[in-house]
Amino acid sequence: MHLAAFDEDIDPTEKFREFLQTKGMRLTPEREAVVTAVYATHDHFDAEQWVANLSQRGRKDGASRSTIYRTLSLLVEAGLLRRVARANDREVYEHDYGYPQHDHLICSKCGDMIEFANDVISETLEKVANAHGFRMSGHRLEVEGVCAKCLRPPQRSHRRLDMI
Amino acid sequence: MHLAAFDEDIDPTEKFREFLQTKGMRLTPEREAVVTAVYATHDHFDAEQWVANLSQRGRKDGASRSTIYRTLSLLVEAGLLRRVARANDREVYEHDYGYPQHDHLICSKCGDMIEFANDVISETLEKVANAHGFRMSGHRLEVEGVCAKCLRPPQRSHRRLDMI
DNA sequence: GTCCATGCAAACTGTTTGCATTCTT
DNA sequence: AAGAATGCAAACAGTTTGCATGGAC
Repeated sequence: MHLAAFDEDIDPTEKFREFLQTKGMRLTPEREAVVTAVYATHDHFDAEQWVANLSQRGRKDGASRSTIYRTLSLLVEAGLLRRVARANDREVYEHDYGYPQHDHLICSKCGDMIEFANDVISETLEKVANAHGFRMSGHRLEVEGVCAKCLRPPQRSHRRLDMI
Repeated sequence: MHLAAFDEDIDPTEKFREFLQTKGMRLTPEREAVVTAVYATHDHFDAEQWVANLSQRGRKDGASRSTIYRTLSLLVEAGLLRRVARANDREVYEHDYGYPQHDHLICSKCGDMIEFANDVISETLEKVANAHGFRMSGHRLEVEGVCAKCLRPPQRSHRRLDMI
């Protein structure tokens, strides 16, 4: 258990390096730029957001569009990121390392994503999966509706749909 | 309550016609071809499936790609169809009229979608939404994993990923 | 020298849209 | 004649890929 606990504590970049090693790949400066950027804040994001940001930084500090996409997929494989939902036709990512499993209420007005964790749901899913002889590896639950902020109508909402 | 009960019983085409009327639109032969095709069996499907099928039928019996896409969106608006998931980058639809709310186990090997209904989940979601002052209008729950059939390995699976 | 990784531009895919034409009323 | 609907082809957006170049060991 000590090892497991420790394993949970090493930082994402290190975890990524380990993952890459097992596949005979290297943690290049570009890849590192992506992990660092993405893990700088615990926010939902999509690929293009980081393309806009990272692709104009100088070399060794940023990465090109293709590298970003390729790296995000690797990070998902590595268990560091999770594809949670889709907003505006874009895949939305979030941290999947050191954070408890949770789902999202997605406001169809402002696009805000509200996280919530609920054990009943995961337990129920386990049961349902078992009952069907299905080996569950994960799930994606998007609850659509309108958030509290947007329900108070007069004041216009400050967030726009395309801001995720 | 009588009206409601009756309303549940009229056939999808009629329901669609009513919906269109409220928007000043007509139930054209093309639109009818789409509803009929789509409601012929209670199966999951994607747009391209029907494009392949309907776009080569003679006029008045089929419809073009654009009309199909446009009609599917109308059917969703009308509450006749639901976008349930995404498989192979395609939006997957299913009937949303006369069928109880349910969710899906999606096999990542063969692509099979197993429906299941579970009250606990919907009740829990209600509670969670309320707790956040969120007005829920629906949800999308995709459970990923491997189905029972694909877990028995030796016999190769008969369904392919790209068959939905 | 070999293998991995990058960036660019082109390709791909599902879906949407502009537009000229046709149908309905 | 006005409005709505169609089909075609082009546009679109996000993502993926082929390929020539560059870097690490």
